[in-house]
Amino acid sequence: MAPVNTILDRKLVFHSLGAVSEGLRMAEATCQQRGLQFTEIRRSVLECMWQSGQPIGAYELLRMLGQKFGRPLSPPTVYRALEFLQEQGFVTRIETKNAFVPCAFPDRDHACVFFICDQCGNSFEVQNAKAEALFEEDAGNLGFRIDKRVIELQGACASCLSLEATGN
Amino acid sequence: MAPVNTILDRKLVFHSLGAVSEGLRMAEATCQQRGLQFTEIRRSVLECMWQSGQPIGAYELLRMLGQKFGRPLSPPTVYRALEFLQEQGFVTRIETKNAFVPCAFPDRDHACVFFICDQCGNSFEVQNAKAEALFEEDAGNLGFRIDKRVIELQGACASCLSLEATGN
DNA sequence: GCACGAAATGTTATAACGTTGCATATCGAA
DNA sequence: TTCGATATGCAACGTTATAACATTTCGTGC
Repeated sequence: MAPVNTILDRKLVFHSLGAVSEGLRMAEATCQQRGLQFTEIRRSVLECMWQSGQPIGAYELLRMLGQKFGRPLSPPTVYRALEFLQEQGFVTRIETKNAFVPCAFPDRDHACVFFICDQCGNSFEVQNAKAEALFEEDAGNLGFRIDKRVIELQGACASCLSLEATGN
Repeated sequence: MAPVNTILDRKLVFHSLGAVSEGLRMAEATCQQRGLQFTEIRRSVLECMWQSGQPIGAYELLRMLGQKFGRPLSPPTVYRALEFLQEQGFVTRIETKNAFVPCAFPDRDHACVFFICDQCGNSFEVQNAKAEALFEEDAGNLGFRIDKRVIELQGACASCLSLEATGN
């Protein structure tokens, strides 16, 4: 492991199961504060995402919710909930997977870097202020105004690499 | 405009019309060198993409090629050509648009940053070695091996911003 | 409580994007 | 020219996402 100071200016979060209830509480509190409805569907969608621990597709959410509610839901229902959760910063879309993850940094402006393991499917979310600054510099040179950043780095995570090394 | 030295370590390319024939020549030469077939379909797909000047979807390519060939082509035909062109580094997929652009840096390992204007649709491709180094550092700390980078920055380009400023 | 507008959800259909599987044709080298 | 490898044709299907409109629920002022 690298020395601690190299990651001092970054926070790092693994989408672990332990974060489920905390993530939900946070979202609920934020909605209340903003005067928005944290409805059962929205809550359930977010809950499924935290429980999944991996990027999860809209149609898989649809199936899970169908089970949970005991009746079939339709795509617009799920997509509307996802749209709301994204607007509020509770959820981020993983473009390279057509899938969604609960956001570990809802406070910040979604300038996160995602490391996505192609083998196990896990995603790791990192904030990297220096990279943001570099992109802003490029943007300045181009006269470009950045509204949204999508940074997805695909490859193999530490645990999959070590499994590979020990002979699969 | 910012001082030149801030972009010294980067190349910058606008997907301009003038680059069409050069892009095609380069692809053809590279295929010959690699012993690969630069067939009419592959060539036509790449040509459409260079001519478009913007990220272009597979089904729009399909329509354009249908016109050009005077008969309808099927989705697999286009997707197979796109797959080939991506493998050879002539084309990059823009994940946030489900679209494709001809690659301005086919020699490098696709570690490009795309600035994509939401208003006019144009895309700008930039190489930023420093950002790459930062991500590699993060990856090192995570024990992660990066195989593929997707970096797409959405917003408003200089010309659209200036149009906006002068009263739409 | 109730009336009313705003917000959320239900429902149906369809658009947009991408893949599978197998048949046929073309290329390139022995 | 024969044969394997590569490329294309083609039909059907799978997946992801949205449009359009009806209905229900929520929150507020009376």
